[in-house]
Amino acid sequence: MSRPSSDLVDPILAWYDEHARDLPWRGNGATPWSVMVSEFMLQQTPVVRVLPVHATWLERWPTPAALAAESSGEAVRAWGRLGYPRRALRLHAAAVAITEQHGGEVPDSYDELIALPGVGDYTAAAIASFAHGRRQVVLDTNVRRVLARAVSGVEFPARSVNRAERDLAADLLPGDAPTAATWSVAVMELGALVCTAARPQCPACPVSDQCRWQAAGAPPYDGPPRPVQAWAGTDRQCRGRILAVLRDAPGSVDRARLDAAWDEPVQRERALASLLTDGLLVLDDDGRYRLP
DNA sequence: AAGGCGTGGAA
DNA sequence: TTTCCAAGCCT
Repeated sequence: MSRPSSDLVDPILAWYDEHARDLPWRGNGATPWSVMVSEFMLQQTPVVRVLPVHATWLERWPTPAALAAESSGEAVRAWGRLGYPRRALRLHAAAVAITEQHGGEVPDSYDELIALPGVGDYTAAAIASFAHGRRQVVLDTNVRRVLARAVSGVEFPARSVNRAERDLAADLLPGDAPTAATWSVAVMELGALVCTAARPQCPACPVSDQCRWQAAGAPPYDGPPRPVQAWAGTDRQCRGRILAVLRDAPGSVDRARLDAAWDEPVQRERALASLLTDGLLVLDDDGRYRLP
């Protein structure tokens, strides 16, 4: 049985060997916890913005137990402006679970990892593979885009992973675990640096000569429209403003301080309620607001 | 399963 | 200026 796409593996491994970025969550010095923290921070957030926060985070909390010993509000505060602050809450909750249920060690199996808060299919596979060297199919947006172009001949993959896509990725995954882990990070790196969403650098691509999208003349995406998120005037922006007030305040703040963060009262009230529901905000008995 | 959830840099 | 995007998760 031939595997026509297997010719992708060796050139991409060779490319990665020469072009991999030297990131603190890669290589010998990286602990499983460091990898796990990076994976949480990198969910929908660029590497350059993660780097400084990741460094200060690990200096302050070098182990899951160290983070678990603090309040979740300190995690939210240290999260800074990375965005999607519920990730900070979930990372803290995951650290508590690891401390209480896994002896303080980041689990190495996919099933144990995906049971942790904030850990979905991608993050579980990434931690198992990159932190523990387990053989896992790692399917992130970069891998999906590279395979969509090189193998399927389309500019972008579908919104969600389908069976054929997972089968393809599984088929390409090298048989031995260490090589599989390197392959996964290599394809991700290629997608991040060369096979980018906008303006891919095809002349620099190690597999451009066998890319089906290139061979087809790089046809533009013609699938269903990809949803674009509005920002100005949304509840997300309002929540961000409110939470920024709390992050920058040493302790609790009164209601007037929060009201000053957003003019429209109905939306402000809705955002405040949702922040309380999410556990990103706490209302004390004295009527003041603080981080959890 | 489609939509909500932050932020800031690049073009 | 506006638009698009960056290693997803959860409901």
